[in-house]
Amino acid sequence: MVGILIYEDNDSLRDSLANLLTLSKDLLLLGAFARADDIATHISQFRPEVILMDIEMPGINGIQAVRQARTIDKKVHIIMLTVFDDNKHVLDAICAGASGYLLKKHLSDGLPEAIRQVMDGEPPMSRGIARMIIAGMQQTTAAPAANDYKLSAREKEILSHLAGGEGLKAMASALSISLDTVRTHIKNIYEKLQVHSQSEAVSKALNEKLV
Amino acid sequence: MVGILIYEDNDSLRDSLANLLTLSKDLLLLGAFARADDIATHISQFRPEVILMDIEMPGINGIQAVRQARTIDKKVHIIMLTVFDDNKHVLDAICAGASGYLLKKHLSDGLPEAIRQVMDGEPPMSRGIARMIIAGMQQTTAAPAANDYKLSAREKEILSHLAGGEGLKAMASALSISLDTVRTHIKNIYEKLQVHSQSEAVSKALNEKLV
DNA sequence: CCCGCCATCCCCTGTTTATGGTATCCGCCC
DNA sequence: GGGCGGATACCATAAACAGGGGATGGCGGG
Repeated sequence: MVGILIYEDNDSLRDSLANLLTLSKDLLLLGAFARADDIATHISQFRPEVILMDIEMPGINGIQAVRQARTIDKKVHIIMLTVFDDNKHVLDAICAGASGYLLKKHLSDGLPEAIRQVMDGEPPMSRGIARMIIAGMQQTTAAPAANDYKLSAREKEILSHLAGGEGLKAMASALSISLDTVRTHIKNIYEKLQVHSQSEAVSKALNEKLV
Repeated sequence: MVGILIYEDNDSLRDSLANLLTLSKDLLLLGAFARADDIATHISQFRPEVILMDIEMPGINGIQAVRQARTIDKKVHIIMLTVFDDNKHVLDAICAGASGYLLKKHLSDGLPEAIRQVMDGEPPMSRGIARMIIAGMQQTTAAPAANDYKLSAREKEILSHLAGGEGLKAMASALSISLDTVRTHIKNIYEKLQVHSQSEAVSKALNEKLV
C-alpha cells in the first residue's frame, strides 16, 4: 500500500487526481492540498511514500516545496506535475530532488502506472522530458567548450595542483622538481591564460573546466 | 532514408547490428567499423545522420569519439551502445553530446525504433538510464550542501571577488575600502575556511559553491 | 642536422600576501 | 550600559609570489 499526498492548486484537477488514485486499491490517498506552505508538517504527520507536486502554486512554489520535503524525508518520491514543458523548471525540480516528471496532459492515462514505476526506482517521464534533460545537461556542460589555451601536459598538471589550492613549494615537493621549475611552468601558464596571479588562474581553470 | 554509421569492436555484434538495419528499408547502413580512430574522416566522407557508438573500444573510446563527431557535425545524432549501465559513463557520454543511450541487452528488439525516435528529436532510453541521469544530476548538484562556514555578508562579498580572480588592491578600489580592511576580511575568511592562501580559498569557494 | 617545443634549473628585483597585534565605530541584544 | 560581533583601519615582519633574464638537455619534424 503506497501512501500519497497531492499538492495542486487547481480544485477540479486536484479532485480528478484524487479520484484517479482511489481506483487503484494499492494506492492510498493520505491528503490533497491546494498549497504546499505546510508541507513540512504534512510529511511528519502523514509519512507519505509518494508526493504529487504541482509547480505553479500560490504560496511557496513546487520546487521550493520539493527542497523542503527532501530535507525532512530523503526517501520520499516526488513526481512533478506541470503544464510547463520548459527546460528550466524541469531541471530545477530535478536538481531539487524530484524523482519524476509528468506533463498534466499526459497523466490522465498513466498516473497509477507512474506511481508504481517511481516506487520501483524507475522515474516516470512524459514524452519529451528526457530530451529536455539531455538538452539541459549538454547545454550546461558543452557551453564553455570553445577554449583552447594549448597548455602542455605538464602545465595542465601544474594547473590542477594549483586549482587544488597547493602552494608552489608543496607542488615542487609533490612533483619532485625544483621550485624554480614550478615557477617557470606557472609563468608560462599565466602567459597562455592571460592572467597574473594564482587565484586568477585557479578561477579560470575551475570556471572553464580546464582541469 | 536515414544514413547510419556503426562503431563496435565486437565482430559478431557489429554484424548483427548491420543485419538488423538492413531489415528496415528506410534505414541505410553507410559503414561499420571496429574502432573510431578515423571517425572524423568517416563523417566527412559518409555524412551519416545517425551514429551507433560503442563505449568500450580499442583506440579512442566511444566518448572521445562522440566529442570528435560533435565538433565536425553538430547535427548528427549519436546513440550510445553499451553493456555498462554505470552512472559515470552515461553522464560523460551525454555531456559529450550523445543523443540517446541503449543497453546492448535491450537493443535486439528496439533498434530501428530507437533510430526513428532519435531522428524525431526524441532520445531513446533504455529502462533505467533516465533514472541514472536524474541520480547523477541530483548528486552533482545536491552533494555539497553540508557546509556552513558562517561567513558574514561582507566576507562572502570579498570571497566572491577573490574567486573572480581580483587582487586585493583591485578589491579595495572596487569596494571603496582600505587595502588593510580587505586584508582583515581575508584573514577572517582564511580563519573560517581553514585555508592559508588565496588560491586555496578560491578553490574551496568554487568547489563548494560558497559563491 | 638543425630548429622549435618542452621540461628542467638558476638568479635577481620588486611587489603582493600571510600573519600577528591593535584600535575605533556602529548596531544589537540582554 | 556593557558586551559582542562585524566593518573599518593602521603598523610591522617574514614569507611567498610575479616578472624579467638566461641556460641546459631531450625529442620530434622538416
